[in-house]
Amino acid sequence: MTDEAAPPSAVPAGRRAKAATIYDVARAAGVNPSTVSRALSKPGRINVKTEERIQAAARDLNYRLNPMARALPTGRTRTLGLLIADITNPMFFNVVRGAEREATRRGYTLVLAESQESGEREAEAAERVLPSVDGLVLVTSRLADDQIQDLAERGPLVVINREVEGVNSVVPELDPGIEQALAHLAELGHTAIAFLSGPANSWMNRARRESVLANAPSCGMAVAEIGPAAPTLDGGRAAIDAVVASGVTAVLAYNDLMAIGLMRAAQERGLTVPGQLSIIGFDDIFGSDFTSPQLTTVRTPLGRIGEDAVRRALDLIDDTPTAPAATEEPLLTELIVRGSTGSVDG
Amino acid sequence: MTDEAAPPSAVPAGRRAKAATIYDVARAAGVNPSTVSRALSKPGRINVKTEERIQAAARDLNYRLNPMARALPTGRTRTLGLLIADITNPMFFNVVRGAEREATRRGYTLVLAESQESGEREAEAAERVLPSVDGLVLVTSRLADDQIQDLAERGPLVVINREVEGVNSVVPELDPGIEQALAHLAELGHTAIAFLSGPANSWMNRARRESVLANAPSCGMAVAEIGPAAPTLDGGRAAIDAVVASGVTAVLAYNDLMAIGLMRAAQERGLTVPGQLSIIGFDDIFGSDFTSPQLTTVRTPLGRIGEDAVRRALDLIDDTPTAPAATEEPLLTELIVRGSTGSVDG
DNA sequence: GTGATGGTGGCAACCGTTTGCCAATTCTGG
DNA sequence: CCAGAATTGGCAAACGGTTGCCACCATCAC
Repeated sequence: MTDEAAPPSAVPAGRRAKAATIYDVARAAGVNPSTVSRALSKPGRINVKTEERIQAAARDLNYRLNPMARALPTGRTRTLGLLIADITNPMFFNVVRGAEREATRRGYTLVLAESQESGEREAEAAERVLPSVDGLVLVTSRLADDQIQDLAERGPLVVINREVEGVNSVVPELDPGIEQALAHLAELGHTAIAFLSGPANSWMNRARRESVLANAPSCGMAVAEIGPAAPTLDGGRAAIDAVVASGVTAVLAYNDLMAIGLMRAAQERGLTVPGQLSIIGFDDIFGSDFTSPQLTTVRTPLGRIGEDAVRRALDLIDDTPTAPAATEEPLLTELIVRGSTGSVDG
Repeated sequence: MTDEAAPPSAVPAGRRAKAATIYDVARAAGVNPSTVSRALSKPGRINVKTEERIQAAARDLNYRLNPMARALPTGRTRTLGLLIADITNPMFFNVVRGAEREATRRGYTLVLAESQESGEREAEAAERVLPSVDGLVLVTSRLADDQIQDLAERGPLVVINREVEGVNSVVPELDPGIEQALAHLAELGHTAIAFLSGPANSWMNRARRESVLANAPSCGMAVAEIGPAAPTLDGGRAAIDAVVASGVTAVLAYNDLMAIGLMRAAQERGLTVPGQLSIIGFDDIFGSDFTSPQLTTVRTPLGRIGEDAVRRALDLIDDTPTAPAATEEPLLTELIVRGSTGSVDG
């Protein structure tokens, strides 16, 4: 009873009783199918009494509109494609969650495609889902700018964490969190820090690096640059030599994964964190508080980013003339101080 | 340039140039639309020369089949619904990834719906996606058995991590990993351990607990049961009092999250892990190796579970007469020994 | 030369909605 | 009481494919 191997006997596919159509409802209510269609999708267009009769008939027959049949004449599927580079990257979880939430709120369904970090597969996946979705959200696209622009011409499209000329994008404001992080380190007495770069061709990596470089001087800090390296645990881990060689007392890593990898490597080498090396990550991913010490990090409002991206895409689709900017709260990053930062050891 | 706030000016939705249809292709190739349809989907049915001519025309016009239009007469969407209770639960990542992979491999697309841990929302979501997918995979359903059975009557359905009478399910074999875990603890000298229960109504929790209870005696160990508690960090954290009171030297938690919460609480209370308390988790989720010490855990082959579930669903849909059981390798759990287990302190 | 055979490709119906157009009916106001 | 407007609901044509059925033609064996 506990855990016998899943029995090999598959249960046969249930005969899907074919669903009621508007014709059935029409017959039951004694009206024309077109009237049923209107009763169900254009409230007020027809007489209240007939509408009620139709509603009742539909309920009786347990009628459900066939989305495919509707999509044919209208060209609208009430479906949104979400293209993500790598489901395994924990930063996506929150994005997906926010996206899912906003989509269901507006009656849309999410179609998921993973490109496994490959631009080619991503283009392929985009082609595959494009004809059956009303819009597309690209989460951390590996596509070139012009490919993205082409895609944007073919339908509503929103990119997350990247800016492409002429394409809608949702990007958080990096400066607030980075300023806080730098101020925090300055306060702790650090004067020489390093930015540990992620992938060289990543728009977000460049943005983060530039913000750090731009804001450091005003805190009286010198910034060395280390990397680029893979945005993974191992990428961070491998950077330890360079970090030690650079002689800095604190590191701002491109993302949490690298920060955690670096922390591990430092500890394995006998360095104390934060005693001898302070480390700050980026994103505040799931698990960044599992480490000892817990990771100090610049949180990105991932959930709200996903939500906003979907909202934008849906506004485009519904031709809502761009939600008044006033209602959209800015997407701010914010420093979360935990245990991996401290004052420099005497 | 670095990170100005996302500009409020939305780029207008590109006018989606309407795509070429088989009629366009037919005209270009000088044949009947039905011939185009056959050329494209029934290889060999028509003359090689004409087929080539049609292929060429299709390529020229950049023709793509309209999935919705195809779905109407055939009733098949080449789409699979994935219902998950909570995207945020890290155990889903791997499941989703495996599912996505197998789905694309077979030319299917995944439609995602989250039920936010609510049975009601789950039923709703199922209703919503059901008419537009060819099958359904339930990841950690909050539905009652009979609701699931009803759903199974309406179309191909597979449940993950749960067994329901008469419904296809994919569940890993728990015994191997649990036996290894118990043997491992026995070898380290533990004789009194506890099982920290997750949600009382969870099928998987019951299965794990029963396997532990069933296998412990043969290792000469006494098992106390603690809980039930929420399957979260806090749920694990809150159990520390009960664990201490029970006087056991090792704990097997329902899942990794609880194990990590418990570890944290133990350490905060000055207990050494594994010195005074050994802890084993379940699943080997992302981040379970971020902790200090890294978590020893019984790994569940989450990715393969997702893959298998999709395979099963697709076999059901394609009426493949249940893949010969021989080809399916069993889904075994396996103990991953890391740092959170050790011999009992003198 | 003829009838059977098999390979090709056209015809038209159908899948379940939506929607423009129009006819019939009811409601207005003068 | 009547013309004109507003409601209401039916008709039929899409939307873009699939597929059963049939006709045509070239072979082929006899």
